[in-house]
Amino acid sequence: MATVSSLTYEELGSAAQRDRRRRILDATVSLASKGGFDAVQMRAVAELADVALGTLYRYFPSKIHLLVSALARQFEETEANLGRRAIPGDDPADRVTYVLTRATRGLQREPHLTEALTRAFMFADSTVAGEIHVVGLKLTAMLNRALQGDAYIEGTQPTDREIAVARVISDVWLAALVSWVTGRTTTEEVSEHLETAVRLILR
Amino acid sequence: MATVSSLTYEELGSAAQRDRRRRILDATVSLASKGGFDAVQMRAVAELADVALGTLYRYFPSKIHLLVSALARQFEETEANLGRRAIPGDDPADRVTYVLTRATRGLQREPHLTEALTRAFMFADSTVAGEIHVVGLKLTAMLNRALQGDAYIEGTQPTDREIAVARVISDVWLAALVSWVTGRTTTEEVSEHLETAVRLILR
DNA sequence: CTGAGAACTGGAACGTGTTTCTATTATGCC
DNA sequence: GGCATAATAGAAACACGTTCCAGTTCTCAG
Repeated sequence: MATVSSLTYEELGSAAQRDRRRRILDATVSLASKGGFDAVQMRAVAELADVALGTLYRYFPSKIHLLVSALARQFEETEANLGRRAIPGDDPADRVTYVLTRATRGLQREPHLTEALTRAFMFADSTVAGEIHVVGLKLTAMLNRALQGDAYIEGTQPTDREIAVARVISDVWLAALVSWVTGRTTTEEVSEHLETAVRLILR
Repeated sequence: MATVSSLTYEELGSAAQRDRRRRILDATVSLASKGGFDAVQMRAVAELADVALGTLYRYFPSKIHLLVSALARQFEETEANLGRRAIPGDDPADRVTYVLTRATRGLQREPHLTEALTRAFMFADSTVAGEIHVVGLKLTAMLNRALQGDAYIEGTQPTDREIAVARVISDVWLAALVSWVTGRTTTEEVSEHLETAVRLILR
């Protein structure tokens, strides 16, 4: 049976295996930060992570799985950082704009890394559904938290409207990211576009 | 000097060349319709179009350029079909929904083709900016026409708000397409999501 | 018609993602 | 400790996008 999903941190038995997984993702992020999508070459990742090519493929069944898994890990870190303090802003629009701006600036600080992760995300096919789903959850969780503001409590069910709003905003955000990553818009245009969209949707 | 953009129909001198270009795009669409992105193999396209591989690369400098150019041609056809009669619907929301639904259904009838074209579009980098721009223009033109309805006259300048609305909607549409193409949502969910988004944005 | 330059053909060759295979090493059970 | 099994290393091989090149055919100015 061909493997179709990446090995997650949790399902790896030994400490040595968890460490291999970590080294692989570290190597991926490191190479991606320097040279973007094209620089993440499977042989290079394997060498930098000090594992054999076959092992790399045992952990991540394709380059796309590898990059999307790296994206998921980055998101976890972002969420952990953002998760501690309250999101500033008096109404949902301000808070959402704040979160988007902050996240976007973070990404723009590492353009090559962002390019690599975004392209992988957009190129992913159905075999990567599991990994993609993880990313989607984190993203909508963040946006819901921004929408609800102080009223937010871990596990609160968002309303249908909030779900829809979060979905539309993340769509716009992704599209903006793609057009930035592919050199079709500048960082300023991305910020403007996001603000405009938020105003349009949240009045 | 390496070629960076596809040869357009207009800049091809002879009838033989225009015919080669047409054959290449026909072959591309034909292969994509059958097997999607992966089935569009450059050697296969060249053979089916009855040109040498080198010639194919003279016309389209990469597989992505080729597929995005095919997308542009498809859009022209759609626009030509849609362009004749008035768009039904009493308010902008209805008209936009109508256009989106119609376009989406068309795409869903050819899932493999749609998958190939969408993935190419999303994977394109800045060297494909020219071809992408063409597609973007057609898309926003269609949406603006839907927004303005009867008031639409060829060449009317849309308001800033209309531009922003068209942009957000096309973002959502693209994201919806991607998630459908990658098997993360069903056709029904795509329609629902689009309708929800339109309602949200156009009140 | 003729010659020069551009376009095209056919095919080899290269790079990188992916697969496969064998030998070696680590792990867990008795 | 000793064995069965799984995991890993190392390396070759394959697939397809892309590049390159030598020879041929087309185009068109003079």
